[in-house]
Amino acid sequence: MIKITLPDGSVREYAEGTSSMDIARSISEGLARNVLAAKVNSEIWDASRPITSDATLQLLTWNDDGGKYAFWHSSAHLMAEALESLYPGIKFGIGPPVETGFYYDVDLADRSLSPDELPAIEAKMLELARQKNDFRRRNVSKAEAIAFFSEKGDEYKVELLQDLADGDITFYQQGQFTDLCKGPHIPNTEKIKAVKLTNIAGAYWRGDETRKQLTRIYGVTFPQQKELTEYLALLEEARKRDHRKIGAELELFAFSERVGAGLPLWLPKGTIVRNRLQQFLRQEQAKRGYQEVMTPHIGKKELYVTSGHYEKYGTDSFQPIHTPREGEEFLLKPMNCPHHCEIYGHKPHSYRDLPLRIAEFGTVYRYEQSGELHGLSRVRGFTQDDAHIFCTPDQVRDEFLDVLDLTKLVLARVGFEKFTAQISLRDLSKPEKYIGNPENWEKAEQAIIDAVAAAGLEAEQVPGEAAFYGPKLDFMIRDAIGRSWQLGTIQVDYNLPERFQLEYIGADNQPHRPVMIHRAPFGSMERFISILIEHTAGKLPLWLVPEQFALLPIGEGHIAYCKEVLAQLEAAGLSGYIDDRNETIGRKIRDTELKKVPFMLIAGDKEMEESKVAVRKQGQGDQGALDVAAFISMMNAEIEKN
RNA sequence: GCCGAUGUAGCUCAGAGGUAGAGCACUUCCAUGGUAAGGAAGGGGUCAAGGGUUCAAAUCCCUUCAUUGGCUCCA
Repeated sequence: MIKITLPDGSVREYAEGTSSMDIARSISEGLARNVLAAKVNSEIWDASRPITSDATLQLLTWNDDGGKYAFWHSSAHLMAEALESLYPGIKFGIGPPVETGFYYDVDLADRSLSPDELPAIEAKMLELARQKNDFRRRNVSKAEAIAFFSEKGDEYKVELLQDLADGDITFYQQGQFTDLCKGPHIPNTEKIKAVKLTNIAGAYWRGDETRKQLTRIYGVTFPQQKELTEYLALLEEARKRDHRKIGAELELFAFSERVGAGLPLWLPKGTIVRNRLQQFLRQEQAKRGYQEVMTPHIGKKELYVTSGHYEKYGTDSFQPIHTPREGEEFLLKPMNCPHHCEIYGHKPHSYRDLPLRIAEFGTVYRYEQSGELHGLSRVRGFTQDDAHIFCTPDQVRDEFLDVLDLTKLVLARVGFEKFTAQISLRDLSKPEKYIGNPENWEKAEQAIIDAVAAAGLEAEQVPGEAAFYGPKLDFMIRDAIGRSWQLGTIQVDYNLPERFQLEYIGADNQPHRPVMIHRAPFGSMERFISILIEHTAGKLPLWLVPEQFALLPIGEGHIAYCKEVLAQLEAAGLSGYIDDRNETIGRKIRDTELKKVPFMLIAGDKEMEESKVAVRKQGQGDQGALDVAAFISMMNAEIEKN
């Protein structure tokens, strides 16, 4: 007998070789029906795999990530089976689950796959799923595995096998399809009830662009049709919220082929939004002792050689600007830090000057690869809400905590209540990716970890995500439809102060090296606004929206009255406009609704006589008449509430 | 940068070798209106750019640019 410890702490005894599925069945049939996989001790196993010694057991269903992964991983195999049946001779790369769904990389030889063919593959998958085939695991020797795939002609699998140790190799088979796979898988194909193949893309074999490009087919599956329907509705909602579409409709920003790819043009309304965000942050920074500076958009090449950026990015970025003077070269600034280091260095500093907090809405230019550009979220010219704090090693913790506090305030103010943090550390196996000495890295990483702990913030540590000059704390926000985005960042840097030989004179009258904290709560104005648009579906918070109200005169005779009201509202600091077009009131309302202007103020004879406006709220209809002063205080209260 | 797709009026799109179309938007006129589209007339296009094939190219071919789904990348 073996002892199985369940998540509630209870211990049950079962015969040796009992499977998780058997255990589930002993608890209830309903549970057994929902079990997709099981966490045995700390590993995720097939639910059908026999357990041979005492273990802790957690049964995994669709509601567990591990359950979903097994489900999607199995779906990848099911898709492979369908592909093999429809396109005999096709070769397989890898087919893992991903965050939402799965993919399989396949080599179709000479043929190409068009999106029109996906429905036939989906249908085949469902047909195969209904055969109710078990996923069967078996151990094979390396020689046997290589022989199997050599004979089949799957050279990619053979290549994968070269790197695997004999004894660790398992095959999974369902129906007619056998794959090299360590699992785990769901018990049977019948659980897969709804299938959608979402996308076809190219992907290099093993992510290496010198290797052959395979066709990657993405899909997602569900245990119930209803869940697929909901998923498709979510995709549709995301499409409707696309900031590229809303940004054009609301006339916030535009692009021009002639100006160049990835170089956004901020239109008047977008500029208002951006300026309001900046004004808000400026005020908060002023309260916290930041000093604003301005630096040029270019700098001599040597500046970036000193900082290390030239060596790291020089050839892949905008190339140097030449001048009439022989040998003189300038670079568009890809970041503000080197300029700020020079500001620090322009005069000697005492420890009494520190911390020195230098802030700039600094526009930078980076030659992002053409395939990377995306609306406002990935561009080649953008403005960071950048600041650099130069401080003594003793001050790092308090400064870091203050920045954390500021970041939380900023996120809350614009309505991002849900966020998580990620501590981005270096990849110890790839030291060539980073500059600076290991002791400084150790100090910087520890400083972040300590400050995060002191703030009581939960943060996941992710190796390999650090910047080349230092570790980061990155903020990830969750938007209104559940998507995650990386926003602001805080970095502790011991390296640039060294490269720029920055110093301060300590209380001991000796020179010391300051520590530099880089931070940007918004990240970049462009990316931040793109996320804000998608989060709010274009209905920006009242304090940010460029047009807070529209005055809609019913007839020509009411325009003069509207002008009086407009003057009063503008005097009260509100912004809006009069729709004096020669149109019916119904038409004006419709157009204003579509422009997502939060308040419509309708004025006709009745309102004019009573010195009122009829208030209509976007999306919510008629709110009744108010006099102008009452409307102003209501608006101020709404703005204040935020 | 790589693989695939796309580019026709301000917007959404039709047209697939024989000289450019619709709806909305815009302009003008009529209608002076009460909570999501009043009516009529009109203007608007080197069919992304360049080259080629052809008697003839928006349409077929090539190159470039841009957009886009992925991959890789993100100081």
